[in-house]
Amino acid sequence: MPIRPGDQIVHKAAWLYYTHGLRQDEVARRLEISRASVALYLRKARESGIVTIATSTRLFASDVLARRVEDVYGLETVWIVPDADNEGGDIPLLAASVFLSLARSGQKIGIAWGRTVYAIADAMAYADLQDVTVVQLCGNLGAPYSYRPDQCTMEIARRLNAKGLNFYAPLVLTSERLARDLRDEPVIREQLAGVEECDLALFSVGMVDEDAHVVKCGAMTAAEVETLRSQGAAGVIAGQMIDASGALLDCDYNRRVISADFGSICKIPTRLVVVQESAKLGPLKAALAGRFATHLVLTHSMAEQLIADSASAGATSL
Amino acid sequence: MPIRPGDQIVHKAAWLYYTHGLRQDEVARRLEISRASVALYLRKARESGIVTIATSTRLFASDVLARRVEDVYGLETVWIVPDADNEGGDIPLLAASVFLSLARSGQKIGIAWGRTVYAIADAMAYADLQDVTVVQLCGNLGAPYSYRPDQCTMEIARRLNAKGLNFYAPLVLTSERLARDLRDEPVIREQLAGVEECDLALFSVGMVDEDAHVVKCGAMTAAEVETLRSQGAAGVIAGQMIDASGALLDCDYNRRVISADFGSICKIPTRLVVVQESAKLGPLKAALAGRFATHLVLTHSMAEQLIADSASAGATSL
DNA sequence: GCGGATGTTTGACTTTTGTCATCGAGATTA
DNA sequence: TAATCTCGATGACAAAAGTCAAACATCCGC
Repeated sequence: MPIRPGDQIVHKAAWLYYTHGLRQDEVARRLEISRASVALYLRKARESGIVTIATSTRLFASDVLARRVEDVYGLETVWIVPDADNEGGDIPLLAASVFLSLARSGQKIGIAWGRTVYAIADAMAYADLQDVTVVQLCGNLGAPYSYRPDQCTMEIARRLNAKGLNFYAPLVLTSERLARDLRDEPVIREQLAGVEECDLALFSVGMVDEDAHVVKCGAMTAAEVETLRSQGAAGVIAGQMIDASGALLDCDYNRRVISADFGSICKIPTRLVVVQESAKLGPLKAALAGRFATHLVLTHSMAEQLIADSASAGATSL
Repeated sequence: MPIRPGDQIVHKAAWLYYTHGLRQDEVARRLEISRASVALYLRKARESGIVTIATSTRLFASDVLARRVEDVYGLETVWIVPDADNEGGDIPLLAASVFLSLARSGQKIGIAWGRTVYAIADAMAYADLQDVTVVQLCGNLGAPYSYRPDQCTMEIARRLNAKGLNFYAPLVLTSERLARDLRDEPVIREQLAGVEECDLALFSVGMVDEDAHVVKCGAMTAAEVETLRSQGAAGVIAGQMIDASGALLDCDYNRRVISADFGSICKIPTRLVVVQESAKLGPLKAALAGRFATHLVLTHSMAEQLIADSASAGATSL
């Protein structure tokens, strides 16, 4: 819903109602329209980001546990959602709020993809930002999902009133050689090079098992994933396999992937990682070891496990 | 209204209502309190900045005239209020919105004073910021007003959930010598030196006539002001007289003032100047000539005059 | 342990807001 | 030109939110 010229009246209604504090009928009288129209305009104003309503996320960051996770893993800010609330989809809601509070006009923002990222996009309020560019951090997969990478990017761009920059290359190719050639294509190379100019990135981590996206999309068989796992694959970041230390796994699969390289990603100053499922503890630890995150949103129980594990491991992750 | 520990429930109510989109009765049921309490908590949440509702100020910045003022006077952004609306106090409301959109957590913010600044403070919404310090840019005057410098500072600090740093020295002293000695006092010197660390400043410009604050407060007689004017005083910035070119006027009065020096003020990267009264055209032009502003809020008619004057003067102000 | 002062919470009532079927102006086609 | 379509605007009704006096709890000094 782009802001068209005729929307001046929407602006005015929003201004009078939200900033001046007039009632809808007063606004209606002032603008000489019916009150019903005022109500309609106000909804448009909220949905288009002319009016933004933000709830503080302090409550979730004020947990003592959050401070400890920040200290142990060297993160800037951690937000923790009580596990009970997570059933109600609080992780995506919180992540969306946090993301919006980190985003600024004029920025370039990188988005990866996955169920979590799409859920965040879906929960995100519309924001009043200018000159924002949203770029896709990795190649695309086929269409068995409603949350394809390009859709995540586009949906978030829409919510932020931003320009979405898609990436029309497959995530995984069948041969290493083809992947290399494609990465050398100017269009693709430029987009990949542009990743390090981002100010903010949003991504989650993936599991290495038969439920992984690459398997569901048919890019890999369950057996192949199992092999990768035995080779040390501990998680997936932007479509690429990492080992338990967070380093790019040296394997055939990774060489066939078209995605932002980890060096570029880690140059992005603010990197928000969001994890919903408790099962993703292993991948998350790998990601934290690789210092992929600067900001983190997760559940209480996962945070507890992170702390417990770091204590027993002697906090080697730092 | 500081956020006390018992306000967890306020946070939760705000979260469920504004972010989850539940109705008040649903929130009441979930938190096991009455709906009336929910309504009360929600108001508290809005008033304390736990929930922030911001209206886009694009409408006022989208004026073609605004672009021209920006170009001619080398300003970053200009916002223009139709003169008709200004009767309703739109200038302070808009200025407050703009100010909030420029303010960020962690910043140090400098505030001058005057009727306009106080009106802005009064119109300002409560914001959810952290680690903000609001400092007073100039010394204090006596108490005939409700808008003493320290009150402007404190009120804005309160709205921003920030720490207010007052400046307990008089604005004008009776002797140059005493002013010099006072400025050398460590407490005062430190505060003055701190001004250049500010990220954002808010001020207006003052007139040089018998209505000037210094006259009303008895720090100067109408005749003395008239003399200053004949010596070239064209406006007042943070309690100090400037000439038409925006330079500090070389006069006895200025040497008796305790206030942030212009070098420091102009080091602040974002300087929002707000002018309400059409009569202040002269002072405003002087301030713009001195490059005191980077952002400007004013009325349509004043903007027109600025453009008209710059055309006839050959835009020497740049 | 008891008045009293202060600050919260609530139920009942009023006002404000959201919604939706319907209307009607202007555009489009047969 | 009449018929049809589209889309924003409206009036009337239902739902939700705001308000306030009264009840209740809590703390303090005596």
